[in-house]
Amino acid sequence: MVRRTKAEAEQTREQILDAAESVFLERGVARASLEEIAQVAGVTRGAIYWHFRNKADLFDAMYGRVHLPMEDLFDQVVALEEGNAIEALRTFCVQSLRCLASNARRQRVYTILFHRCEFVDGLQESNERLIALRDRWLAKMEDLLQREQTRGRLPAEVCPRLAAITIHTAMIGIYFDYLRSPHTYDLSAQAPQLIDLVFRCVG
Amino acid sequence: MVRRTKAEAEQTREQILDAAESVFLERGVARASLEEIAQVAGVTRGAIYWHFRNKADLFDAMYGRVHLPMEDLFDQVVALEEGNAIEALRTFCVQSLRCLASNARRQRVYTILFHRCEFVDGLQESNERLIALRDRWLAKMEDLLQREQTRGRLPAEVCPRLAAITIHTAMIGIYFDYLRSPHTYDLSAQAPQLIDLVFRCVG
DNA sequence: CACAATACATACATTCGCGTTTGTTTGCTA
DNA sequence: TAGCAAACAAACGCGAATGTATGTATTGTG
Repeated sequence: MVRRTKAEAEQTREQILDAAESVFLERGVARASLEEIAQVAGVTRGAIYWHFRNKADLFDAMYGRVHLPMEDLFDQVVALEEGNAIEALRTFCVQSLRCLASNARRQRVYTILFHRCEFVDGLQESNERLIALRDRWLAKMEDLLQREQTRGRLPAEVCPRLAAITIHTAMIGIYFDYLRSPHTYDLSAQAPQLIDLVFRCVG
Repeated sequence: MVRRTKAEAEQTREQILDAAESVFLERGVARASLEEIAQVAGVTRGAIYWHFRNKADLFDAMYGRVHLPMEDLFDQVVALEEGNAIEALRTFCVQSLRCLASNARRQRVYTILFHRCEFVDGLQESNERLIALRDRWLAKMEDLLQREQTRGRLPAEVCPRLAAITIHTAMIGIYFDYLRSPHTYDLSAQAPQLIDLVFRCVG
């Protein structure tokens, strides 16, 4: 029985993405076979090759599901004109960590990104997109910090660009370290204090 | 012509490790074939299987070559009784980054660790060793910070454990971010300023 | 100086996974 | 109400990589 309706097709697409998350997490992206992903999704490889070009395309789609909402949120923070933008940024960082701790899908996907994939061969383009993404984030944060510096909310001796790098790498490090052994953290509870310490670099 | 002398055998072992670094870096650990490593090393797979049990064993040996010296150095810093231990720690962090920027082997190996390997399957045990290693580092840093707190060199409101986590994750984040695109950094030059910002969390 | 262990090279069997092609059924559309 | 195309399933062909088994020339040793 094939030739489902359009809504059903979209549903199998989501099932495939769910299965990909699960299998990538367990086996790692490189050792994950499309056959196993298909089995977990309850379809055959034919379905995967219908919806996606190959494993890298599947990987990109999987990341896209969790990434897009977060970037919008960050853009809102940056766009804030009135109020203390640095405080808003701090709140955003705390929220980001809390979301990571509570949202199972984000946790899975970022664990895959940090600890279960090798950015070579087919994933090289994905990696370059991630680097470009990082550069955009950095630029936005630098702008924000520079604006706040003119308003006297960032000490004059602090370089906005280096501060942006510091905050960014600190977040990356927390993500990386937490996802390596989530059971040794209580990230939801510790997030505010961790971010407090990090933000001492700008205050 | 086989059955080399012991010194020659040790040399081929090193050649194999060198080749593994190169191929792991290029292909990623999972997609790196022992055949290619053997070719680069100028031997056959037989030689690899003689010196190492499998790919995971080879991986561990490769990491051991760069790791052991650095842990000794850190232990010396922690063991410092007189003087400002936090300053020594800061110097150690700067040195660590500078070493990363200047030492090609460290750069290759840590790039592999952060961006070219999936800790599943055969590498799961290696991963657990890395986690245990991290816990030891954290404990040592926490001890150091607590000692300095009793001497009034760490603000009373700062939790030593959280500060240790913050410094550790900050270093991880810098490593990770730098190794993802080394050409966008001048890490040797920026290291002192970056570490200065990080260490504002403890001063 | 014999001889067993070393330090590999070579050959083999097997498995696995990918990309593609072909087949089949049914939803849509004119 | 044909008939085309969507949405898969099933089958094919192929290369590549792993572990092991066997061969072989030295080399250190008693």
